[in-house]
Amino acid sequence: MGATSHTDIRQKLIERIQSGEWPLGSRIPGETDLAQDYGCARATMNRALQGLASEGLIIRKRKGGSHVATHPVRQARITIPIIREQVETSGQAYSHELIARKVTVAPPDIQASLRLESGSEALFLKTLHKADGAAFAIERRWVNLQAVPDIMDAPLDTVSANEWLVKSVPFSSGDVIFTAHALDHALAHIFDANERDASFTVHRTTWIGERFITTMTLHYRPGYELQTIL
Amino acid sequence: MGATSHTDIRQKLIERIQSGEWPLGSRIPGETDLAQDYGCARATMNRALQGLASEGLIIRKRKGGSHVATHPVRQARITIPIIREQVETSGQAYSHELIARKVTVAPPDIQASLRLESGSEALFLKTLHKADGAAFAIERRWVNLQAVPDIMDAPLDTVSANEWLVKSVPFSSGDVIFTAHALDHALAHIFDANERDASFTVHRTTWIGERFITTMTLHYRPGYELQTIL
DNA sequence: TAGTGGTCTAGACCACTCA
DNA sequence: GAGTGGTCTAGACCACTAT
Repeated sequence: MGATSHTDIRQKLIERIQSGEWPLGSRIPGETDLAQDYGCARATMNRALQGLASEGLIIRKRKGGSHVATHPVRQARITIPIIREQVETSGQAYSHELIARKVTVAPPDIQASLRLESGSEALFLKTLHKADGAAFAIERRWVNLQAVPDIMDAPLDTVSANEWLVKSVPFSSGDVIFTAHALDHALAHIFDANERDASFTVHRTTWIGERFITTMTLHYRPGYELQTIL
Repeated sequence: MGATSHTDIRQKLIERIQSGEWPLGSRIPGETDLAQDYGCARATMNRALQGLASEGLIIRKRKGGSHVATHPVRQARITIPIIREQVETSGQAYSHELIARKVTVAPPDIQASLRLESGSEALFLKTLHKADGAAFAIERRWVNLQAVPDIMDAPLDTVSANEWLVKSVPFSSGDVIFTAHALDHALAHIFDANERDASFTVHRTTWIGERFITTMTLHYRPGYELQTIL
């Protein structure tokens, strides 16, 4: 039967779906049968099928069997970029500038995001990221000092808060929201752009278990694109 | 040794990383050792480690061993939404309106995207997607007629082009670009919005192998958010 | 060249869920 | 209750790559 690697088998299965042999929503044979057809062990077929399932091409249920998904909902994987790398991979020189740094009572929406007790203080940071000296993105960040007290001693003028947090609190969970944001007066000035341009904007909040670490808003300069492949 | 499922083991490994026992960039023991430590088969440990690798938490190399990633680059999975569902899951009524439909020579950038021979014609469609009767998103799409000739017979006033294509050409590949776009006069009018607002914008091109199917631009109404979880 | 991850196999048992 | 996927095991061989 030729190649019997799970990758090859997966590809062959995809072709059977794309060709229309297995229409949307139809049931496909069970693991055992398919394994026999392709001359491989059931474990190998299982791996191939699980791959398809994780991509959303098929839906698997015990007893119910495997079906071709009715919604070919492909998922895009977006690599949440580190700004420094983003700039440097495009061949430009990265630098950043700490514009504001203060410890103060956070506004109510921030308190809610970080699950702060009302009235408690947090660290506010405003950082300008630059590419070849020109404004690339501006970051407003609130850090929960109860979760990360050490950050008060960090040399944030040298290392960006982003990088410091990444090294000190690795592998947190988080959520991300992408929006488009009209430039206000201040942003237009920073980016040296027309006030009628728009900024691609990212909100992110990160936590570990019950510890809410930080929440931030990142405005990219007009023209910024986030690309991904399905 | 308690639980020995690959999920549990994976979780325990994550904890060892998060606790700092295995710092960023450090080498972690080999599969064989770890399997012995946790009292499971190497295959099970392999599966746990591959899971971590696919999430970007560790980096694995033959002979080189496994290392904790220096950049905890977590990837976000975005489910590319089907507009109808998007509207309906938010409890609103979906409808759409075909505003323009013509077969004509595509502009050069579209010809390039679809790999059309210069001067060849393509189908242009402009669709307005509505939620509870109000403009939700506007879609401008070019379809490669050589790749999908059947679309000329499709009842596009009943079924949206998006849905027709999905059912007729399932599981294509594609690329996606997200940007922010300032509203122009026409868009502001359609969305009944201030001309200084911004639209979250998606460009998508899809193909199967060498067949380039369609390319489109989707402008969402101001205030739209794309959310994901890390 | 040797060490490490990548993968396949054959067999077994479990867990969910549909009828 | 029975069928299907989910998973574990133990052993084997292969393929890449750092040394």
